[in-house]
Amino acid sequence: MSEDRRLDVLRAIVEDYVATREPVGSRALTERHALGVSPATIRNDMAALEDAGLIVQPHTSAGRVPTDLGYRVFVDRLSGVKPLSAAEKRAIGTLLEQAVDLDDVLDRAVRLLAQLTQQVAVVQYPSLRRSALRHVELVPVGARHLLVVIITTTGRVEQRTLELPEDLDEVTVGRLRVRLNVAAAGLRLAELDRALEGLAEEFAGDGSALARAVVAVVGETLAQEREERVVVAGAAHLARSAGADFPHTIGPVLEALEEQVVLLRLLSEMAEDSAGVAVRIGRETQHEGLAETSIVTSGYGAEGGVAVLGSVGPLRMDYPGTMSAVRAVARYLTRILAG
Amino acid sequence: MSEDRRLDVLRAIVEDYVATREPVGSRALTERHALGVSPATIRNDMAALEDAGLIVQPHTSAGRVPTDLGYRVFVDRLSGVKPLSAAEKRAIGTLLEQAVDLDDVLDRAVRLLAQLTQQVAVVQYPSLRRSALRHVELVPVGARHLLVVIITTTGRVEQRTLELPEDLDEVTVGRLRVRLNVAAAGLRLAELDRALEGLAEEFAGDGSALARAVVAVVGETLAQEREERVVVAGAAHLARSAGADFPHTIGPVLEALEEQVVLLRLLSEMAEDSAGVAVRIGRETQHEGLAETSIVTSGYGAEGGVAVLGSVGPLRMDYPGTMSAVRAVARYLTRILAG
DNA sequence: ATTGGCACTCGCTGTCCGAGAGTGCTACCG
DNA sequence: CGGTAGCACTCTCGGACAGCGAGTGCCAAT
Repeated sequence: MSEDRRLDVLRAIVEDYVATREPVGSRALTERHALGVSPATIRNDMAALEDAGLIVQPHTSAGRVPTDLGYRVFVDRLSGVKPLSAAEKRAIGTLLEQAVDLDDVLDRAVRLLAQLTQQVAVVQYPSLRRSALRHVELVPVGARHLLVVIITTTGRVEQRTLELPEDLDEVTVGRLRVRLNVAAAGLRLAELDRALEGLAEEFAGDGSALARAVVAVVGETLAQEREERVVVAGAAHLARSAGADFPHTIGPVLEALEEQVVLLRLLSEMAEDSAGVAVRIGRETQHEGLAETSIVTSGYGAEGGVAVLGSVGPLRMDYPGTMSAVRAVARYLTRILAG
Repeated sequence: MSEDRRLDVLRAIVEDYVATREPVGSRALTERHALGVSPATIRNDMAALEDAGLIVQPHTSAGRVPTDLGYRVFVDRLSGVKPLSAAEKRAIGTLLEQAVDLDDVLDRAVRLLAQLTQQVAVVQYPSLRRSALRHVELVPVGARHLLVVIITTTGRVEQRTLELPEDLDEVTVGRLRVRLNVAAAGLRLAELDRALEGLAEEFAGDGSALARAVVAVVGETLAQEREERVVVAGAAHLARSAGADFPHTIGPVLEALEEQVVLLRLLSEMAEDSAGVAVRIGRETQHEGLAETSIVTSGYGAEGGVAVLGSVGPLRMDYPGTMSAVRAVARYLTRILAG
């Protein structure tokens, strides 16, 4: 029994099932794919594939359906890449270039990806941890409030309001602003802590308290996990495949997508899986609500890995198409952010 | 035939239908509500209500179900207010007070409202148009880029990057910063255009071009409709009532909720409907995708109307409960933002 | 190793029927 | 004249049942 043909059969099953959404039988396979053998032979191969845990029958005497493992093998060994058309590529480029700021770029990117894949798209904000500091601005607001604005090289702007015990001294604020920027400009946030360590001591009296407070708030900001936000688009696409692809309801899926913590964990795990495009299939997501979905991600951003973006869809998704769309959007996004 | 009792019957029908999700018949009504008359009498009243277009039967010989109009009458004339418990109120207050900045407040508020109503919550960002300017900060970034940060009294921070034809002159930037803030601080954005009109002429040569560019970018920023963002939470709650409350799929609803433009139009229309809590029922939303939903909104923010927040749910929703939750969150949010 | 044949399993669809809920109508009562 | 009781009628829903068709596994033959 030819090992090669058996994999061909698996590929054919996955492709047909993705296309038709119906369990595929031996006869249908021989008709739609030029395998050069009879249905009976296919049946033997199918039995072997089933023993290997790559396909199952939903019930006796129905066709076969790929298992999570089946999709895994398909993705790892069988799927080619489906290149985007030149027109699509051009559309991606021009759409993203029109963005006016970081929020806008990511918003456009996530909608675009949702549109391309006809699935739910997610885009993580470039991580504070890995990006470098460009500028810290201190803006007095009233006598006792200081707005701290932190600007990163990725164009991200974070803000925190400080409430102070004493009235502000404009001169000290000015000195602190200069001093901070000299000490910290261009540093990645991980290196920042050390650079700012002794800074507070340079200021006398009132200034010292102020400096300490500001340094603390910068530190807190970069330490806060919640700042790693994710934007989501295309949830409506889930509804289309609701009855068919999701046994019960899409509720758990929507819940998981709204729970930033879950998404962030998953995305950062996947960032480590692979340098290029990573795929998690079904239970590989390690999350109950996403057990019936697959997710395709890619890192993007300067120096190849500042953040992650991806597309979430049913187990039965067009993997090659999704993978190429994700990769394309990630590349364009990287280019835009670098420019 | 007593008009009063007829309305009592309508109220009973709405309440039972909301509770049970099943068409309600004359017998069930007499059993669950002390109406003091027999089922036969109820039937006569029901016939009258049906003639008036307030209720319908899904099919001959099923119970009655309220129409959009029926809900409308219920909301306008029959529903009391269901006050929140003291514990709930306290929870709202403390949750919102822990927020660190505007984004965080709104994020917490929208999740909270979704939680309280078990529906989809939407919160509009305070509108730039109606809020006042607190500060404009100019931050040179490299030799030819200027980051313009616009801070409003609502705590919102907008950013724009300007690309300049010539190298920056630090001194001019400093003067412009001071001049801008003197001219514009405390003004609502609508009044801003006039105040900044002649400002560019005060600067000579290079400075004039720079000033013009900055003024232009401030103007553009406030003119851009897209800045009126909406955050949404609780989409998963839709899935729960999917099969039951929405005839086909929840797809169109999700689409409408993702389409900022649609939501914004609706929210701003509703802001004008009423000073307090406004309700749109079914087709009153004037949007096909939301034809099977109702939305309850309230304005919030300083000076009673800076922005709008609300809750979207099935036609068959708990109107009194939703209305009080929306009102409560709006009030607390107003208080937090003022402080 | 492959194939054709064959008996078998099982889900799906359509039909039929009885039960139950609810109505509208009409005649009757205070 | 409003309220009530009784009654015949309608229509949905659920279960039972049968026939169909797709698909399988196995076996003997090539």
